Amino acid sequence: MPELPEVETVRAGLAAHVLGRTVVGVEARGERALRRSAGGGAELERVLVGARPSAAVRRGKYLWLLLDRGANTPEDAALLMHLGMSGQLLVRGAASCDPQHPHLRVRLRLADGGALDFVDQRTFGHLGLDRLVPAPDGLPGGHGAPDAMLPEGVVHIARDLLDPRLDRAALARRLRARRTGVKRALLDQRFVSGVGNIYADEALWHAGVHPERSADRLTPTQAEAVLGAAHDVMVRALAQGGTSFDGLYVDTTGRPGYFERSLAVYGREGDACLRCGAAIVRLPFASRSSHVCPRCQVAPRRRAGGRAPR
DNA sequence: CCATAATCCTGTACGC
DNA sequence: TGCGTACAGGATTATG
Repeated sequence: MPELPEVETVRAGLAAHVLGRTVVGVEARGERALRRSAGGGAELERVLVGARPSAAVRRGKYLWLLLDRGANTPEDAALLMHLGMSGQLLVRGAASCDPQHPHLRVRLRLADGGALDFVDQRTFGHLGLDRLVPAPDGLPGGHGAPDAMLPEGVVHIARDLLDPRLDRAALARRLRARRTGVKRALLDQRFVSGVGNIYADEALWHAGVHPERSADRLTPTQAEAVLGAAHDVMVRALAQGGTSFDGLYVDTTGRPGYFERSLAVYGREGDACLRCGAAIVRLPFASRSSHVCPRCQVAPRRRAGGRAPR
């Protein structure tokens, strides 16, 4: 499942292979992948044909292409993309443009006969035109951003842990002010973006913190350890091209990532903890799962007394 | 403010 | 072998 390291790998692939290449056609199979695209398929085609991507930008799990539409057309729109659970962006050469792929949703044909394909099995991903608006904090919007503009659909997404403009110490203080479980906070893209179920579980194991621990009961050291561990594990995953846990994630050339072999808890239910040898357990969490070492990550006792009376 | 559930999907894995 | 069911998950929305 694409989280920050996987999406960043894709962003780098787009930056390397798509920038400057003119779009000559848009082919959409159905409207579902375009459900968040302003104006639908017709408008997408109108704006994209003749345009050249000029930058590939990412914030959290969102990525977008800025569009160069010529000197007389302002850059007021971006092509915003989210991979969802199974989305892939594949750069095709002229010789490898297989139009029969069962999960091909959108193809952008490029001037030299190649294409950028959006392929998505489970259809939670989407792409489409989105208006660019000034970033509320006035700072460059994300990784690869040339200016302080953001797609409207990204304004509510927090900066991510690999963003040099993120103040991690301040974020740790805010984490300790939240009255929720620490894993819920990590997964809240309005609080910090880019972390999904895999890296949340990995980060909490590295930090030795149970996912249900109340964020406001973390010590300052623990709060910083959790965010530091999330940062570090995503950096290491990025160096391996990300995690291809279920085989659905590949980069723009179709290659999987190799971080799965470095996962400490995710998908390792029943296996020995790499630190203490105890069996990893899987716990229900928000209609999915958390993976923890029951010895390294001590479960919190239930908070006594409930909410304080007013 | 916070939590839960439902919603969108499809391939895979399982029990019977 | 086949058939039904559960599960995987991110973001959004509705509801409590």
